[in-house]
Amino acid sequence: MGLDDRKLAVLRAIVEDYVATQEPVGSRALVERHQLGVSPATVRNDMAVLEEEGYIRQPHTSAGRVPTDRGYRLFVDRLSRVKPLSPAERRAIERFLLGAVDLDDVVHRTVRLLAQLTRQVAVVQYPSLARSSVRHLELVPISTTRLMLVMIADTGRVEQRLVEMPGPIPADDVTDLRRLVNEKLVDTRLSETPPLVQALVDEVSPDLRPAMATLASVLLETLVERHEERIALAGTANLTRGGLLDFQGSLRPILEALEEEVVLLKLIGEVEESSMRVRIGDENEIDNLRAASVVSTGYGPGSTIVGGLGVLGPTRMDYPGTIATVRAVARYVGDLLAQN
Amino acid sequence: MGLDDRKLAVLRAIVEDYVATQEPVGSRALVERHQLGVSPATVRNDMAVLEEEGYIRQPHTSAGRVPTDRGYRLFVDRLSRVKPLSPAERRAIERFLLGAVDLDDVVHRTVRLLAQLTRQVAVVQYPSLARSSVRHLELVPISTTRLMLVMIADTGRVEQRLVEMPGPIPADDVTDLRRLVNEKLVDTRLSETPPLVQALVDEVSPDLRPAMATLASVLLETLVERHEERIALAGTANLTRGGLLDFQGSLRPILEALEEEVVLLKLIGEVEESSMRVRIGDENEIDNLRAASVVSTGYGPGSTIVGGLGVLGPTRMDYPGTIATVRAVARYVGDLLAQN
DNA sequence: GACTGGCACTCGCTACAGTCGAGTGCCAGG
DNA sequence: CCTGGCACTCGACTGTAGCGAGTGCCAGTC
Repeated sequence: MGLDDRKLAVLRAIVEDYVATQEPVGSRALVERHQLGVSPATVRNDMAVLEEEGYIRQPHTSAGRVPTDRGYRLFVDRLSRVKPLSPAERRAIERFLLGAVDLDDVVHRTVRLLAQLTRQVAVVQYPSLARSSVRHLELVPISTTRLMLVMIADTGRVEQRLVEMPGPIPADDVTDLRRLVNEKLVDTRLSETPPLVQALVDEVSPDLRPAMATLASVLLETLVERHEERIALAGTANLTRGGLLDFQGSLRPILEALEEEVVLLKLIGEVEESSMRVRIGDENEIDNLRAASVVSTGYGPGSTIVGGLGVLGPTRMDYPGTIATVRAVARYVGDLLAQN
Repeated sequence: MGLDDRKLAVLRAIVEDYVATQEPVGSRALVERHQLGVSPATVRNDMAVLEEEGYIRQPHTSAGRVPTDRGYRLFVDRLSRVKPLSPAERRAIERFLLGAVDLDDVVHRTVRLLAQLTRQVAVVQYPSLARSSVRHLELVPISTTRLMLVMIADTGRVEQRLVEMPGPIPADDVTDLRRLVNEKLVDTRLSETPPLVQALVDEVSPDLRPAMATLASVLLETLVERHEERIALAGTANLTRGGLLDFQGSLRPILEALEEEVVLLKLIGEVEESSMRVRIGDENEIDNLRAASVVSTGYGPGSTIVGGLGVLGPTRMDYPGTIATVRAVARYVGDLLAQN
């Protein structure tokens, strides 16, 4: 059964009103507040059809209608009009990100900015190591048998790991090791690194081999296998807006989900292209988030993607506005990274 | 007016029962569940006195009694009996912290452990830079005019900052700079550093001076002035336990406070000695946390303190248990740090 | 055939009255 | 000084009634 234009207009009106008022919307209110050009009775008929098709539902028999997840989906896909950012918002973004001095700083500012602009929970993934190349590897002797391995990536990320060496290691060896790993690994993507690292161990002179082997295993283990991803989070207090009506009364599952890095990564980390991703309520794979929607996208310098960012909020959210903001912020951050 | 022993026993019983059941406790229930050796009527008289003195209060005229902040304070100071940790808990702590490989890892594990054991919100401050000494400073050329400054502290903390140099800087100069800063600064506490850093700039040969000056300003600015403190947080989902009865119905202010690093630092960062600190409800300086209690202490290798940790929960919390857990975890973490 | 006005119906919300019971304060007596 | 008894308070719960927003359906109109 096709939905004619008016039925779609009705759905759009319902979504917009419900998002604005947070109250089930009835047929009379609808015709009053939108120029639909028909009477409430007609709208009621349309509503009946929309309900039959699963786009809206009635909380109680004698209440107004509320969009379903499916309704929001249709709205996002076909009905929402792009909402350009206000100049004030653009300025806010620029001002906020301008002073950043550091990758850490950029990520922190970004996540707070996103939370503030969307008034929702914001999540920003640090540039993924797998998508970064090595810019430099530094080895710093900490004690006779311990080295600190510091990796600096082209995205500005810096990771360090303590390496427990198999035996005492002279300063000259450290210099050699440093030179070797840098020669071979600088400018390679970490995702392509494993064979190179392996090769390093094989090629190295026999007396350095044990040292290089431990170094290699640490490199592989922390930076590649258990690919060390980082996440920043802000705006959890925004979950409490809208009383407890959103999230069907309990923040518990949401807060629990937000504590799991794995979950957050799944939410915003699985971006391949720079396209926008909107997951509405039930569409979320994570059970705890069935009452929430997630808007996310990738970001990175130019057209490459190095990480994801996004926001999480109630299914009853201002999708056009949120999408516009997330997109704009991602673009600004990308530009910022490109400048380095 | 002095409170005789029985009145104190009554107060203790009220606190314990209320913490356990979360319901106002009446005189009958009290004599039934504790061996007070007197009748409900007598207890009622005692309660009347306790109420007059401000240690307990009645939510409604015909309800049982509930401890006030002042009542909890008296309980904590004079009435609570030490609650030794169960062997299971001790084992949990050990197992949890044993596998830590890294300072980051230690802090992360600690904060999760604390949240899990106390079932409250846990906060752990990274070892404060001001209380750390410099173990090594590394300079890594990123481009002709940019250096990455990496500082490794004796506590295991690693901080990095991008330094924009006034002009191109040859490799030899980098080596010189690195040698100089390490010679002068290694093994000094960062809180005592400023004059040394200043001296460095003055002593250095004229051609290196501009470079050293920028380096020095970055060092001072980021590591000392705006003393770069870090905080880890876990267990926010625990705020939702106990329905919404705790925190007088709104998590909002709590969540907001927890988002501010400054606030968290104030909560757990102001430790001088290793003594336990308990702030109950109103005693908190931060308005948003007037409905919460904070139990915190310092930690560090041996008897020195390098940072703070603690938990935040409802005023209606199990103080003896929480205090015991926080103390035990702080001790374990201190031992762990001492091993490095 | 599509739209509209009218009408009966549903049902959540609020107000109100009545009952129950936990808990208290007070008092007289041991 | 403690205790049993008693009158009292007041929140929690229950049931009833009225209100009103909103619906579905139907007959009538363009």
